[in-house]
Amino acid sequence: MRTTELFAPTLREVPAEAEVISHQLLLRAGFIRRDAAGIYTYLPLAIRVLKKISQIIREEMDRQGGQELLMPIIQPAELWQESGRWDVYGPELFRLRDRHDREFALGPTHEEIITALVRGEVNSYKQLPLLLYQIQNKYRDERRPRFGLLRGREFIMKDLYSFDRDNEGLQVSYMKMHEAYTRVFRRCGLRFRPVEADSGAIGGSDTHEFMVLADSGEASVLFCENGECEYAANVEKAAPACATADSGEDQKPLGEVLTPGSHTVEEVAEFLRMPPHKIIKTLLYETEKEVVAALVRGDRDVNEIKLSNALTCLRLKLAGPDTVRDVTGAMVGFAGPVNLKGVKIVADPEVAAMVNAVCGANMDDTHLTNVNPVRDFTTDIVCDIRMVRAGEPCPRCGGALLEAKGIEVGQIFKLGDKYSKVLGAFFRDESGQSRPVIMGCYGIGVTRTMAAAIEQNNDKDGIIWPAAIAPYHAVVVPVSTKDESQMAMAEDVYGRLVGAGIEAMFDDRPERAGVKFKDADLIGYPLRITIGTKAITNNQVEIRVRRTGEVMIIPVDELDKYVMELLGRL
RNA sequence: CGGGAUGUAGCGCAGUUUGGCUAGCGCGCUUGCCUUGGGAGCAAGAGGCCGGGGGUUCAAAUCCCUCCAUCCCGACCA
Repeated sequence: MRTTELFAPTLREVPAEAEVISHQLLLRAGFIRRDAAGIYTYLPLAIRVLKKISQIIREEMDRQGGQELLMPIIQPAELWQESGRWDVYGPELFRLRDRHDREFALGPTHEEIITALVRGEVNSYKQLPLLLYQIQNKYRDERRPRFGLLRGREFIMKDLYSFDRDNEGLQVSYMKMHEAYTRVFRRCGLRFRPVEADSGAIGGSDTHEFMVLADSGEASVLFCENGECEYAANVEKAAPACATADSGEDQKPLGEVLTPGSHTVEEVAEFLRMPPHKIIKTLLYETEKEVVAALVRGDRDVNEIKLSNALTCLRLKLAGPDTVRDVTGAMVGFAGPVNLKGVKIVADPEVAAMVNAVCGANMDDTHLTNVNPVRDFTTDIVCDIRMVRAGEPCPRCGGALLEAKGIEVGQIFKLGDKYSKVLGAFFRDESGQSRPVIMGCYGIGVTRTMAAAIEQNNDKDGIIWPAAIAPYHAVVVPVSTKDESQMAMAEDVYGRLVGAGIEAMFDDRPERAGVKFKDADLIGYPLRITIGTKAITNNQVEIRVRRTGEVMIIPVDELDKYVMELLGRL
């Protein structure tokens, strides 16, 4: 391909709309253009990258026995009504009507369609297991599309659905996908981590997210410092190491103390000259069903996802001052579990283990001292409801946990019989009994992966593509287009590369060298082959590695060998 | 969905407070000369329904009303 023919309009300045680096560089380097909020046109360079990512995904899905198919974007409302998600999905579902006023949705995901397909075609255990996947546009009417391709309303996603006879089969499929995902992201040249994640209200099954590590990531992950130990989890899911040991302290008699104006744990700790971990933090939450009190140690934060799982509630929000006053009789900052009536009390195990603690007295400007669980108050639920932080011990091996930011590029999820039951996908087992198909779903955001790769691989000059997903492997740059011998040699070099199966771009524009160098860096070709005066006199060309800036002078005859070798390491 | 901001040439912006515009600037674009190892220089050009609609006024990019779009913060996120 020649640059004079390439449709890749590059920009010198950063469009004002772009906040994150991947969005800025995709626009500046001529990969994408915006059509509406969260909706983009992919220009030729982007398509090449997306095809490469997709191809890697295909190969790895196929390796595990996956079969590709293609399902519609436009899906009938009836299926969504059957599964119940027509209502549950809410405004995030793009909806439309045809000329006969029949309702449809633009698919945000394809569980309904694939399950409907399978229920019609799969009747026997002999037809299982099945791994079916597609790479398709998906639609989610995000409340706030942002960050360019990282959170769009239209995006490309690979989704695979597994169908098994039972949970053992599902576990096999799940592990196949775990393996496939690891291979996909490794082949894409990305630094990533599979992490344990929260499965939400869907059911207590396993789920892992695949995170590309990048400081700009929206999600926080914790992982063990110990390289041998593979523990890694989303902060929402991360489990604490086993509860703290008994301090051996003797229980002292309950006391009451005035703490005027001390609303926060820090204020109380300072006022009473006590460490925050001796204080019980009592937070009142409202769910759709009730008001609950969540107890954690003063130096901890409540993990609302764990709390809502413990309560099996749909909505959870911190109670306002009026509710707090109604329930405790005191203003915010003085709530405590002792003599707290009419609310469910959920305590973290650390709280249950506290001795002679301090907590609010449910009276303005008053706290209780030497509070002891069981003796002084009862709890309805004791379970892990706190955030785990970096520096705490790993729950598996005791090593310290480290924190990193990540971009979720893939998720694997055990669905079980959730969709097969409601949509009626049953099969007959050996004994002739009818059983629901056991499903799993496994997604990879293809467009998001492209953006995440840039978030992780860039510098002040532009993108640095890993070779496996670069739009082209190398760009050939003659320094002076007017110099006929340089141009002739550049043509020759370009021809050799293409002949050797290397994807090369020939920058044949009559621009000054600086302009071509800048564009080469911006677009992020892994290798740049420069043809200058030295090339003519010595029959040597220069290879520059985009990532390191390393420059090599190579005899023309050995060029393709060197390029192949370099690409193998990039 | 709450809060905030912004819409002026392909991109980045000034002009709006205090109405007087025949709407500017930089980059990019076109043509010519010149230049060619990190976004050169000179010269001449092209390019605008100042987001849309409605009003006030002798006069509106500028004031008022109203839509729309985009971005940021928050909430939300199979």
